[in-house]
Amino acid sequence: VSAQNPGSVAVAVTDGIPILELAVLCEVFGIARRDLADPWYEFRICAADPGRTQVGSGFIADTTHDFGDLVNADTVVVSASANVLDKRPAELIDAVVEGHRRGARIVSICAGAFVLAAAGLLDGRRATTHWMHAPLLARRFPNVDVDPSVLYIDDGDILTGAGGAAALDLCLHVVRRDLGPDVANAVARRMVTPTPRPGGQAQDVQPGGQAQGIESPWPTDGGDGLAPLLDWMLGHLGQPLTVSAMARRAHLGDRTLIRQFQTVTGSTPLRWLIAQRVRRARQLLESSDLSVDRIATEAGLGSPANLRRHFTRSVGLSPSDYRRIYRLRHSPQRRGTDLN
DNA sequence: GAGTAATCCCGCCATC
DNA sequence: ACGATGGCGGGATTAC
Repeated sequence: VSAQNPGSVAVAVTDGIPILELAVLCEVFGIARRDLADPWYEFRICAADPGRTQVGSGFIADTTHDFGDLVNADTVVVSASANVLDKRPAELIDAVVEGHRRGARIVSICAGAFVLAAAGLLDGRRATTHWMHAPLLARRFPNVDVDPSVLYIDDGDILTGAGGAAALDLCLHVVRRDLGPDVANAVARRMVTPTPRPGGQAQDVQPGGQAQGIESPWPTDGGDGLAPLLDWMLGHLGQPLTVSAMARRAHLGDRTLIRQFQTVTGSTPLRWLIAQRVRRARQLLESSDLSVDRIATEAGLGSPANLRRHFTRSVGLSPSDYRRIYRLRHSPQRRGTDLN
């Protein structure tokens, strides 16, 4: 049980705020999981006018907290609202500015980035939003370095996330930062979601696969000179790969490769590599009968002990447990059985 | 789980 | 002046 105090998280509710992102916030921060970390977050939902606020999908939020409680928080979260693209509540912008001035960490989800941008907090920074809104954000706020190709961006005191399910990845990232990976993974497991995805993962790309989104608003041709290297790495996970070897293959210096990795994947070479190796190991555990020992070699993790270390840290289960549970769940006789 | 050697990777900075 | 590059130092992380 972690003893670090994660402080308070305040969410601004506005007319028409989408309930998925709101629900994710409530689930991750609003449920006091004191068996995992004590104290847990102090969570509050804040409205410009306390009382009833019409949120999305016909639901109504009823809260006693106003924006005064918002600016006092350690972490301030802003999501989308009904017409945030066109008109953004001035009092919300003011509250965000004030919160940031007081040292709060500011988090935006989906079109909430428009509020942060309007508050001037994103000037000169890298930020992301839902890919559908990214071109508009970039056009309206030219000083913001909009990157629509990632799930979220952690810029220290300001974090921006894409919409939808990526909100979960962002929230779990925040938990990881505040309370450590073990707590974040435990929360993910309780929510029965797969391992949290790193922020650098593309909004419309499966690692190792092809881009699927034909509606993707950003050019797939431009810029990403690292793609061939990443593909090659995915094809050679089993062999030892050092940063220098990768850099040579990409005709770059070590330092430059690390920087490129940062901008393209949001991760670093080794972290990305380990994540892919664990992914590969998981596939092999699911689809083959290879021994754990063999899978460790095959996935490039070397020794079984090393596989276990990385696998447990990112998946939350040991490799053998993972295989056992996966098999139970997918065995024909027991289809549909719940194994929580 | 601790101890080690190796490697990573990020700030700093001269250079292109 | 400006942005990208990449060598260096060394605390952080990884491998065994």
